[in-house]
Amino acid sequence: MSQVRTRIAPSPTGDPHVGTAYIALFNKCFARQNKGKFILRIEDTDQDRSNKKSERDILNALAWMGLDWDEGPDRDGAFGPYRQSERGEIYSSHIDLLIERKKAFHCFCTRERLAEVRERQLKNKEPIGYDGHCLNLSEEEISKNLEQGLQSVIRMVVPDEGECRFEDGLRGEVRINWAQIDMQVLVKSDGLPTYHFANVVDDHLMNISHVIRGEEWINSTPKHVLLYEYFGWEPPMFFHMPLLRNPDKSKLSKRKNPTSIHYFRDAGYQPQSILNYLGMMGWSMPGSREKFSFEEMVSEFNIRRVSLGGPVFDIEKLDWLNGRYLREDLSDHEFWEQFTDWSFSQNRIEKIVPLLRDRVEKFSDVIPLVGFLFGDPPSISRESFNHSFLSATECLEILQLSIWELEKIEDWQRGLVENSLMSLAKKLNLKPKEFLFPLFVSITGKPISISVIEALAILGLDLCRARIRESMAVLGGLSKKNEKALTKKYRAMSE
RNA sequence: GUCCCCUUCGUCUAGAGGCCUAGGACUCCAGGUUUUCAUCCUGGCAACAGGGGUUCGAAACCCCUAGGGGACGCCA
Repeated sequence: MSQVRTRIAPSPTGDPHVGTAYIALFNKCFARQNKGKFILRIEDTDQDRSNKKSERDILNALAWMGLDWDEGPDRDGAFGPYRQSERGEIYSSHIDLLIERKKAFHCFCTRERLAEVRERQLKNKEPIGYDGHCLNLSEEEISKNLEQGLQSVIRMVVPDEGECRFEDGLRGEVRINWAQIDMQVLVKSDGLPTYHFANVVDDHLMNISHVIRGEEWINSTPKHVLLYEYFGWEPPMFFHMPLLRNPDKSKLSKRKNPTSIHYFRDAGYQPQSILNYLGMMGWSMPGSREKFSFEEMVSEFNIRRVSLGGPVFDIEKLDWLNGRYLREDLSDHEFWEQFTDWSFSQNRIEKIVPLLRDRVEKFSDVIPLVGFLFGDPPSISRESFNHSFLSATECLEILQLSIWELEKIEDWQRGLVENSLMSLAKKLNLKPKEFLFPLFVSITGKPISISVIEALAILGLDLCRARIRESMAVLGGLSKKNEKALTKKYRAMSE
């Protein structure tokens, strides 16, 4: 077999997700095991959502986890560029080829028309998808429309009968009827390719031999297989990994759980233990050994032994594993060194000291005052939220609204945190003192402490969100109905 | 709704037709070590989704049902 090449292809549209690290781990492991290469490609074809900060964060987070790559935007191999936004000419020459071969066509349908079609299909219980309206436009019509500057996209031609069969390396043959497959947009009206198109072109051009990705892609694999066929290319082997799950078994999501790698970093986990833990999701070391390094995983790995039930991401077990790393792998010296790097970095200390100096009379007052910045706050109960007039429900609402508001901050800084919360307080017609009460309890564990705005700024969104969520759970959580009402209220407030 | 995928203790998993009275780990409980706690050690609770086949023999293979998840975007 020619060289094994695998890739991780994150989209820089948000926080670095543990699911990305999970898939990256298996790709890198498989590549290493086969003496191949592991490539990182940035899929930034969504102009609205992609951003440089997210790209930087994802790259840093993967590197922090030990999941560094052989080729990528910052590490050129022979197959660059590794950022899809820099590969425009490649996509346009390839789409021309498909149009020439009549495997792709211009589509001038308006969004309104597409919405109508969808509605009709939904009502008639037909499969949902493009109805082929522009499939047979004449050359003249097309060039006329293009000259007039009508908005258009390019879609792929898909057979309307028969079935697509492809091999999944973990499941065996998968069959999907072509009737289920939509005439996917390949090039958007902004001229950029969609995932389905760019992904196939790039995987081929980058010589990717094995595509190891999440199960969510199974249903669109026929589109990809078809594109390989249209181009006359040999498709790679496909392996669809099970999806990481929330405790309620739904796909792991930040709405319900910490999913950002930043959270785990900020909460003081060891990157090796997270990596080890992810390696236990869907796979197990022969001999049922649970603590193992990446290198050990590489030497024992067998992708055929991946189990397919979606694994629940169980933080309790991660905690146990991480504890073992701390106890077993670090000398006292290393432990202290790493702990202080994590908690007492120069940058952090400079922010903290001014906050506490005026409030202490002796050094022994320091830890009780700001201990919550270095670890979990004192445990809180329902009673912790007793207030002269704010009810538990009101506290819950304030907390939820605060999360939503804080999540909108792109660049986490003190001033922005303050503005966002103070304007929220104003909209709620609450004095800052009242509004901040539940936040004080959630974040610091006490109704009175150093400035909670400062604390939020220092702790970062991920840790704060986790604490606020925990408090909400202590308070019994928002009912579905309340949450819905609150969502509505929030939307109205934001306008 | 349509299609696809999945299904072993609460959770992560072992299991390639007889080694299964189903093993390990987390959690929880009990006991031991320890001045306390934690660690550590010992023990315990706890699962093959259900029903049909195939087979001398099924957790494993096939079918049906149920349950869960995912996809159905000019997001990836």
